[in-house]
Amino acid sequence: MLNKTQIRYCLDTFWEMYPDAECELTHKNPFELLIAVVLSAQATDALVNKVTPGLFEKYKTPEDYMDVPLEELEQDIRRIGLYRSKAKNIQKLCRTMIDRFDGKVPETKEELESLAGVGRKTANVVASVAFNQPAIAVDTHVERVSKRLGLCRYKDSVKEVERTLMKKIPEDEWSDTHHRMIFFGRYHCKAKNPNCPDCPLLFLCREGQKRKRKEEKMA
DNA sequence: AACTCGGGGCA
DNA sequence: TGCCCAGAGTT
Repeated sequence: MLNKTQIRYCLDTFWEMYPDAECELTHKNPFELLIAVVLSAQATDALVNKVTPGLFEKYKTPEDYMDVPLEELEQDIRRIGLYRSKAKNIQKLCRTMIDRFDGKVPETKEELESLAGVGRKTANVVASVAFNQPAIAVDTHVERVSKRLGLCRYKDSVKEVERTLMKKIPEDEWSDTHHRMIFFGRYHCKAKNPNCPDCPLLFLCREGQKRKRKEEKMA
């Protein structure tokens, strides 16, 4: 695994590569953040960002989502993938918020995960960004990049990746790092054809070095 | 661990 | 066209 200096270099490089990394997390209040993150499952930010302004204009509280027929909510988020199950989840989640959490977004990871359509990743993002709780969200990009670079061990489970990153990255950088690693994973360190030749981190990347050696052998 | 859900993006 | 995808829930 990488040492402290190498990790620092990685974080700084992510920053240099993607200074303007922005995503759906620019939503202000916890409720909108929660809905946006739930919608973003298996969908791109761009798509979610197209829908949410109008959505948040119409639906401001959990009660608002409960007051319309399921079909109407489905229509309102129709452009996002999995919209049928997502619409159902949103109404279920609002029901739970009203019944068990006084109509508010719960603040702990455990309570968040108890909501319909909210898994570990969503719970972590909301807890961290909306409520400043110690959490780091590990999605497929973060996991892949972490393993390739050596920010964690290759055989780590998602939970272990999360724990390792929390240990190695300063808490006040969790959120930013998360975003930049996603950009890095999406556009550079791609699952299929990673752009190793143009990668500023190649010299310390375990996976990149391995690929390089393999190529040299072939040549 | 494998499977389902399902529209949009991209080659 | 056909493949992949910032996930969650069920079995």
